[in-house]
Amino acid sequence: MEKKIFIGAAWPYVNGDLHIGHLAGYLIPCDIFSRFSRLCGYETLMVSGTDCHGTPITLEADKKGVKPQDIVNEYTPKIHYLIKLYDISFDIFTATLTENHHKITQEFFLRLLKNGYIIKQKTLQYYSPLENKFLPDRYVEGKCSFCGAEGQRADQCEKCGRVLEPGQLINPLSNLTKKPVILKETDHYFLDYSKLQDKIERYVRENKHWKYWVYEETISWLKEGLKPRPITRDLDWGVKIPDQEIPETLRLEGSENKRFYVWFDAVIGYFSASVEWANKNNRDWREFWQNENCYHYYFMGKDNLIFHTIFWPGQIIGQEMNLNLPYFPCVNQFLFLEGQKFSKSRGIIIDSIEIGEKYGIDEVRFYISSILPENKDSDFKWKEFEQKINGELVDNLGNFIQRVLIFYRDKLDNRLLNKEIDNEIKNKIENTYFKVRKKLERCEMISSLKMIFELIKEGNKYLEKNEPWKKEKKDSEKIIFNSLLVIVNLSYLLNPFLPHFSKNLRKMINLEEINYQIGKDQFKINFEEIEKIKIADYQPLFRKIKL
RNA sequence: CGCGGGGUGGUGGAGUAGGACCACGCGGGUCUCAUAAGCCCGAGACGCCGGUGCAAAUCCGGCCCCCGCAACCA
Repeated sequence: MEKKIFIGAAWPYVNGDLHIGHLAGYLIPCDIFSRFSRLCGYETLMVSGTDCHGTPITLEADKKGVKPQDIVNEYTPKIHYLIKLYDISFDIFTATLTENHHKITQEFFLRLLKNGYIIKQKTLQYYSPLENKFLPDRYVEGKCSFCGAEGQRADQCEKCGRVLEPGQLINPLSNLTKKPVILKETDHYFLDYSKLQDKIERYVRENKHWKYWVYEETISWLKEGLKPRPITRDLDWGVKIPDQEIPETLRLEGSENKRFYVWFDAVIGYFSASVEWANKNNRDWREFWQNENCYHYYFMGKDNLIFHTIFWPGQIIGQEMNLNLPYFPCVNQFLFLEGQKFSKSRGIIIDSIEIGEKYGIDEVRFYISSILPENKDSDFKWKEFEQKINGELVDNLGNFIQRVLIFYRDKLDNRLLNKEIDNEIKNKIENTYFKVRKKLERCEMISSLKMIFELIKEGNKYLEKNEPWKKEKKDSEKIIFNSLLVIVNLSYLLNPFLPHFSKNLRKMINLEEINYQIGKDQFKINFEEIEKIKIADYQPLFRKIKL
């Protein structure tokens, strides 16, 4: 049976513009991986969408005095534009607002309920008598009962760092109305992870190929022991609880004012988006979700780690439907800007759309790819951005291509009679494919890119060593033939990283755009296309940038 | 002492006991097919303190710093 790849990229909240941290954290890595997978000939399904629920959205709405829906409407088009701009190869990019998603989330819940993984539990929550509703922790502030700091949020004191439980705030106020709030009992569903602990643990221990720190972090959570985790909260924005389908004795008190917790519904989006894709394309979601030859890759930032290595696998296992579990969670650390955390309020931010439009998509993709926070936090530096683009993209790659193509066109009249393969070059290209494939299978993007640039360097050395400009025509043809071999293969090797470059280069040398044909492995040395190379109008592929 | 991950030239990485390596950047030289590009040479580093070893970036102990779990946030 044919190997398939499923790719789930984290779902961005629609409560603000996306900055380059989002690009580095999951959008660019997942796109590199998806293009690589497609080049290898695997049928690939890549899904994501906007996460429209949760307190980040309602907070933003309350701050602006509008409805959550207005916030969603404001930011959704911008995110869609960004994805199109950077050519992120999603097969579907949907939203958690869809009817399909709400229905499937409810079905997930009902199956967990039926299978005995859901329990009801009462907890104490802050309640505003004035507004007649429960308030999430982030809406309540007061004095910390440990250190006495004023104006602290109900979940944690910033001053002393202590995590606060309900009731540990003195004189709690609603930060919407600034009126007092009280503690009141409230009824919620919990997903009882203690019942899933053994199965999750067995699953995790079978996956020692994860990044070391991802595996260790997950194991440390398991060692502490999993506890029931609330899946509903008192909020009027989100997926409703399907009361009609719940036996009366199991219903929640006041459930019409409760919604599923955003962590619970957001990850189900990976599945619901797949179903939506299947329906729209007349396909069967089981090909990707109930298929032992389908490997599931997920891309996210480290704050999402545990949701993808424990909570989401638990939700899947609890379905008891034999659904595919995550095979490789590609977790990235964080990207900083000149040593500081991104912060909208302090103006430490680079808007993904602005930088792409100003300096070029592949330019940004290239720099970000070379500094991805794969195993530890990394830093975006403007100076380095300029240096890397000018030094590597332009001087190394762009110039190599230009010196070969111009020579081929002007000195050899777009024709080669001597097509003798130089084994040294052939081996270097084959070796690069081999090593890059190994690396990309493990989502090691930085070192893959580095290896490809080593090949380009070899190309420049090859020209320097053989000096075609000093040779007789027959000899210089051989040198240029082998240099063109490098160039054609760069259009494949670099395709996952720099799709526009790959497309533009191929167009310029009279080759058709790469077609990701299912079942055909194109991630290997290609000799045939050199015959077809003709250069009419030469245009430099990269230009130096100046900040 | 809450738990987990991390700290190697200016920058980013490789290296789990025996010559500290690679890329970019920097300094110098050189070719001229090419986008003042290319190629060659050079300088420059193991967070701090202590321990074990013939020998420590690597093993052990203590400390400091950064990040996540857990703020506007991937």
